[in-house]
Amino acid sequence: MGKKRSSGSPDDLSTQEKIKEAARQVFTRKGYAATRTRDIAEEAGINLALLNYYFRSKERLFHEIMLEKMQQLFGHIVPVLLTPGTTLEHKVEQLVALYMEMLTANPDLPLFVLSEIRNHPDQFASTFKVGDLLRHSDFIRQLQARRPDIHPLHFLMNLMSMTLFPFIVMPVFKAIELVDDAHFHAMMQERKTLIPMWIESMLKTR
Amino acid sequence: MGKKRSSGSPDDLSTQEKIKEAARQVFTRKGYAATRTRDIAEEAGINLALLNYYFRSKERLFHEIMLEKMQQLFGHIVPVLLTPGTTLEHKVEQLVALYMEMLTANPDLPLFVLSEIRNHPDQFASTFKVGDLLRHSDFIRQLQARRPDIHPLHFLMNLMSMTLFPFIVMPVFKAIELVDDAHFHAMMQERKTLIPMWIESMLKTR
DNA sequence: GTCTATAACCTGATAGAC
DNA sequence: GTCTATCAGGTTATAGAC
Repeated sequence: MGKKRSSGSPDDLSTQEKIKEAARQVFTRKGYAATRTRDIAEEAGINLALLNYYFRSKERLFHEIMLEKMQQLFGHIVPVLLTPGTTLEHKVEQLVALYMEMLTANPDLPLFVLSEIRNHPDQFASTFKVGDLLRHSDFIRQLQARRPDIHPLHFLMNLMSMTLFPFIVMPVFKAIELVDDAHFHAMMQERKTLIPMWIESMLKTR
Repeated sequence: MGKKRSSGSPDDLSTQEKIKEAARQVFTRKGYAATRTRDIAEEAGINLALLNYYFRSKERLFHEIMLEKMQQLFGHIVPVLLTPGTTLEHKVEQLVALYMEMLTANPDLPLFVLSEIRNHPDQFASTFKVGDLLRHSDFIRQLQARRPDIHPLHFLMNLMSMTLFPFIVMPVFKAIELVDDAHFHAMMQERKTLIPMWIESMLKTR
């Protein structure tokens, strides 16, 4: 029985996993360019050289984390949109609830992923070629059936906007003292039921 | 008559202004941390030393650009929200039209400003303390009159979300080949009239 | 596997000639 | 004002001892 892989206890992770966890935190907090490998090593409680021993370079480590985070932010959306046999309303409710829960636990995930995708344009371009998959999804079909007069992407955009954007703009709202943390979380809880209601009302408006 | 300040002709800007313009482009495209002063100098067609001659450091130059960009992104919103004597609908239409026009010309403005505010938390925190100003604005009062049961910030959040977020997520949508440039611009044009309609329908939904 | 020490490189900023 | 050359400091990555 080696000293690694005792996957339950709090501080007893393998060194590799300690580094990854530190990288997750530092990268998402400061972004790739502003992160120094020393920060990650310090946060992980290990030496700098170990980082290069396990992962060959800063960029490779970042790449691993980035794929994880993209999966975390976008991975859950596709299965829901593709699921046949559920109503449009149900899909919307499920997506909003899913995102609100995940974003409350990871508030800076969207800003991190979206800005890093912009900063490394082609590096992550073809990672998920889900364009066609989405275009022929059950969700899009249902939207088109309800509103043939409006491009279905508008509604998907609205759903994502109203759900994700608050977490992106939150730093500003807090900076100008428009909300505090408690206030913000309360609002996000309210939005879990409000957003599906609003989407529904948009679909009805003629 | 010195050789500077002939403010009309295309390439005849003062050196200082050439550097600022280059900084605007490079900073907004790559962010503060990923930008090298050499990039800016090259983009401006001047020498690196000149950058430090006119602006004392990378950080000071960035600070100037950042204030400009924050003003550009948020400065227009407050006057509209405060204006008395116009209907709620009119304010919404005006805001959406204003943003759509400005963002079409500067698509990467929102992602830049929002991520840099996060990266420099306190540096730009107290720059615009418009929290109180907003809370007592005509706009908020009108929202409260229409829907005393829902916090007015929800509607402001929705307005900003549906307007700004598409420009933030656009790089992703293009990467997964869900839209191309032409398609995206067409959608944004449609949203100029759709968003006010949707906001109106949200206000009516009970 | 983990550490210390250091190499190799890059970046912001300045000195000094013109 | 503008340039070339260079410094000082910091950063990634590796060599080599344990």
